[in-house]
Amino acid sequence: MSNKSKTREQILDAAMNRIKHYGYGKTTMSEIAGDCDMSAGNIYRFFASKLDIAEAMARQFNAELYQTYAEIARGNNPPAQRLRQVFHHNLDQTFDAIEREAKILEVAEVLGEERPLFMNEGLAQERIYLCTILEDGVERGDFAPIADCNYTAEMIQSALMKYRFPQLFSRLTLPKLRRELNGVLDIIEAGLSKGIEKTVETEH
Amino acid sequence: MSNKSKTREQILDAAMNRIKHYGYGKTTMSEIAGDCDMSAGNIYRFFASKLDIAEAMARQFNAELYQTYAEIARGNNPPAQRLRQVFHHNLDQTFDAIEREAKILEVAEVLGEERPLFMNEGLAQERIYLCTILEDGVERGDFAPIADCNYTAEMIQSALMKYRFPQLFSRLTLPKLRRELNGVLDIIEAGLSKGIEKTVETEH
DNA sequence: CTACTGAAGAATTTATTGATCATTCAGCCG
DNA sequence: CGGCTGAATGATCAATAAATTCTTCAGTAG
Repeated sequence: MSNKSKTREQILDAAMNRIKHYGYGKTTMSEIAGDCDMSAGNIYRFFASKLDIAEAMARQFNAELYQTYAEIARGNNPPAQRLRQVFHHNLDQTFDAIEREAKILEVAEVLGEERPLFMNEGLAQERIYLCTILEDGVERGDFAPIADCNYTAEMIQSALMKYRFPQLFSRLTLPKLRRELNGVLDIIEAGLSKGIEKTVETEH
Repeated sequence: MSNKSKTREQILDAAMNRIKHYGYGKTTMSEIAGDCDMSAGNIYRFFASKLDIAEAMARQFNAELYQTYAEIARGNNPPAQRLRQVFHHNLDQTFDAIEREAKILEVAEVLGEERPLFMNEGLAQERIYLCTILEDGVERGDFAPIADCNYTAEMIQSALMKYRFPQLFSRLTLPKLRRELNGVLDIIEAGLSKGIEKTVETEH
């Protein structure tokens, strides 16, 4: 039934408008329902809970990101540059979104707390694009051979965690964040072109 | 006056015992004063505020870290390994401290919030040891020449931020954190030995 | 039967008030 | 006078009650 998903979108749209302006906590199910000329109870035929609305919101935001990632990944720029584009795009989009609608940060916080698995899901999705780029880089000879692309992508994500929700982990300005992100990427890029030797054992 | 610093230490000691057990918020100045057989007001002749007691606490914790850093930095291990040792030592010590006394995390949170400059100070101090190691690595030929050691150290710190207060940024277990830390360090190590080309300009 | 409402219950949030706390400082001892 | 106390003060916190809010579901309309 297409009507059902239409309503779902309407609810999501109304919720997003309110949440972006008033925040997740200050937006009630009744208000969202009122905007859609329906009862609060009816929303539950389309979303299992309020948290699921927040998740759907983030999912929509991510979908846009992924679309750009896909374009970047299959682009023709040198792989190292594509890697940079992915993370810069993430930083710019996230920073801008939070800058424009500060309340979005609350959604990120709530989801990080209550839906940690959803966050992992997003990282896993991002890794698919990173792997494409990494593999392409190895093929072209820009990067040294990589034993496990997904593992390497995970390590790159770990190293760049600070730039994922910038306003959550620091209070740096966007230019400073971009400068730092580039600096860390410089190291990663050099490491990838040199080839990573995996640690076998650690001692102190 | 040595008596003055003796009393200061006594206060700090009493405060640490209480804060480690009950947390920063649940420890009152009167209680600390009571432990030292003095009035709450008298504490202010030794510490300007309660926050300064927390800062002194962290300063003491850091002092121990720095001592080990110094030993590692001037050790004879290969520079890459010394780099690893510094960050593993930090991870282990911090994780253990928070594991043993969960309330220490609260102190880190409060200081991060209320005394961001103190945190920067600690990072700057750490960079001194990192620079020693980096310079030594360049001299030995293990690392490619580095234009600005302090900048490179800063980027390394940025990439490893996630492992600084492990329990604050993730819920991973120590083994998983160590594995990740090693993975990121593998990339950094490869990057340093290859040589980092600084980004001049960024485009999307 | 399907799509929805609105009342009801459980959980959470807010408001309010009283208590506790950090911090200051006038004044007291030795 | 230097070293300290303890009362005063404004800020923060805890407790509780009241109100809202999320969520469920029996029941209604079409």
